[in-house]
Amino acid sequence: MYYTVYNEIREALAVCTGSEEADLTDAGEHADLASTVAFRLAKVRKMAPVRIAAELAEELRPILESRDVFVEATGPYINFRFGMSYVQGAVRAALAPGFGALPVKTERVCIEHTSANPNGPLHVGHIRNSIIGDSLARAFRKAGYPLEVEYYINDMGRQIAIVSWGFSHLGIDRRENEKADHYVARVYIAANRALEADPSIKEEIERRMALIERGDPEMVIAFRKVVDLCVGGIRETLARLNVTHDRFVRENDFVRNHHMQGVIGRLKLLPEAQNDGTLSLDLSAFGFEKEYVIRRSDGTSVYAARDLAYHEWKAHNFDVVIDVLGADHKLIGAQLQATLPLLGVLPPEIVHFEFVSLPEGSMSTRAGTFVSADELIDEVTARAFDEVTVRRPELPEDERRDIARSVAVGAIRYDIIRVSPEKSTVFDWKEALNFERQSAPYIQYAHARASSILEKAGGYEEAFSFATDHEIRLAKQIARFPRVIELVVTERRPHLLSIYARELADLFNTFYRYDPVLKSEGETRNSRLTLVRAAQNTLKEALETLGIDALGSM
RNA sequence: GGAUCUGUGGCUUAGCCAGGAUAUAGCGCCGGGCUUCUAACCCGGAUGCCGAGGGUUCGAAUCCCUCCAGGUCCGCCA
Repeated sequence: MYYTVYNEIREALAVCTGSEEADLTDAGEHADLASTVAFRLAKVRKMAPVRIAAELAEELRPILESRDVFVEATGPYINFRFGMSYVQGAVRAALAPGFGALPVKTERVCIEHTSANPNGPLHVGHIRNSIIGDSLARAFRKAGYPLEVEYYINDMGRQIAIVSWGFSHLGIDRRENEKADHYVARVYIAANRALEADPSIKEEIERRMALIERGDPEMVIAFRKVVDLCVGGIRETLARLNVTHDRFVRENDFVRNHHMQGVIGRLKLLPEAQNDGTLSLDLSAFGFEKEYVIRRSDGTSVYAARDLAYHEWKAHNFDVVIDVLGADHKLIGAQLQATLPLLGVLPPEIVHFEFVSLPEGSMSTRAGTFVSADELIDEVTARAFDEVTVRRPELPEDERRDIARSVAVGAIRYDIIRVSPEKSTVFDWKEALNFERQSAPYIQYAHARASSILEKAGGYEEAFSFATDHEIRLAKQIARFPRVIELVVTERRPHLLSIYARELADLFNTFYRYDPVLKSEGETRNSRLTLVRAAQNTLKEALETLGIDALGSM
């Protein structure tokens, strides 16, 4: 809908100016679209922009009015306002189930996200990764791409050697009702303290790393036990957040099936290779000061080697490979992107996000200084339950619990996704527990209001007579939804969708306040109900693409 | 020291990559609105040298340069 009109205007401008540059821009309050082409033509035509705009508007008017687009020059700007057929078409399209879905694509896409080390529970920093990744994945699915979402389990690194050592030497028992990943973190923290107190343990850790790399059966079982325990807990947390993965890939597999050894063999042959005890790559030609280490002098591989193998495998299976990574991985990510093409392999695109810290400093699993995702979900859910109980005391407890759960997960996801990924943030309990405007509950509430109206309305006939400003502005915002999905996917910026959904809720709430639906009559009532249905459906689709439940009542 | 991201009213934040019309919204503050479709709501008001300085341009929050402040990274960890 939007594109059809956009292209009609672009073509009309091209005809009138003789240039493909339409200089189309958002017009804000002035109109639906504007062109600043008069500024550019001022030089060529040696005329004042205001006069050029006026003349062009005259030329464009007859062409575009037949397409139901109104043209007006305001100073040097040429403004375009979309007519009623656009508004009606938008509402009609938005009634369809799955509104916003784009045509099916054939490019296979792989998104890797979260991939936190299995040495403890997810904390509020990790879930920024999960929520950006999961929202992006949902948008890709909606945009019609065949997609696989992967979690890469670092199951053979030093930190796993440390935890597994802790499990076999420290005799720490699991507490009653202790979640597996929290138990693993407790052992990991204790093992690190032991390691600090007695540096001789370091040799034992290194022995374990050598053994796991050789595939020593006992060590494989020991590592696997710890990793599976922890990943089980992490998966529970992800499920609570509506985050899903299609596949969990184990780093160790690339060693055991010799894929990594093959990659190392080819890396050695590169002119960038430096094989002097350690195997590393000199990437100075690409602007990297530090060498990229692949294999230690004791012959064991470092993370980079396994990661290269994993990415070669992904490039083999997918056309587009996207990794969601924290800012701390910027350097290693850039080295990976520089190295893969040397092997003739498609490098991944990396979506980076900046750090989440606590007011008292950065989070560390090893130091035990973190707010776990589980703790956050529990607190926010408890707070949401209190809120629902105050607002809806008549509802049975089960129902209030369900609503609280959806509100809490929505609030957490929205609070994280609404901030641009390139901004570092400081976790704030007060903000996390706020359910007012610019929050998921605000958007969920708009959806619940729409649902409530439709439930009370009974039968009605679809109608498309819109007259008030509030109706038209709401319909025009609805019309933008498919375009927003496309922007999210092409720019890999899911936070654009969070802004869109909030603005949609704003416009619905204003419409709700000024234009009575159930109390209106005849054609107006039918049209408003149709608009409410379109808004409800669009809110639902937008919320679900953000991984937030669209509640019928709250 | 080098690399990189960020700096927008008291606080949080959109816009920046693809430069244009009075810079977006929320929290907080001041004032108003529930006998009316769910007030997790709506309406109005005050609050901005868009970090500083230069440059490019008819036009800069947006592009370029310098500087200042903060985050992150610079390991034979992951």
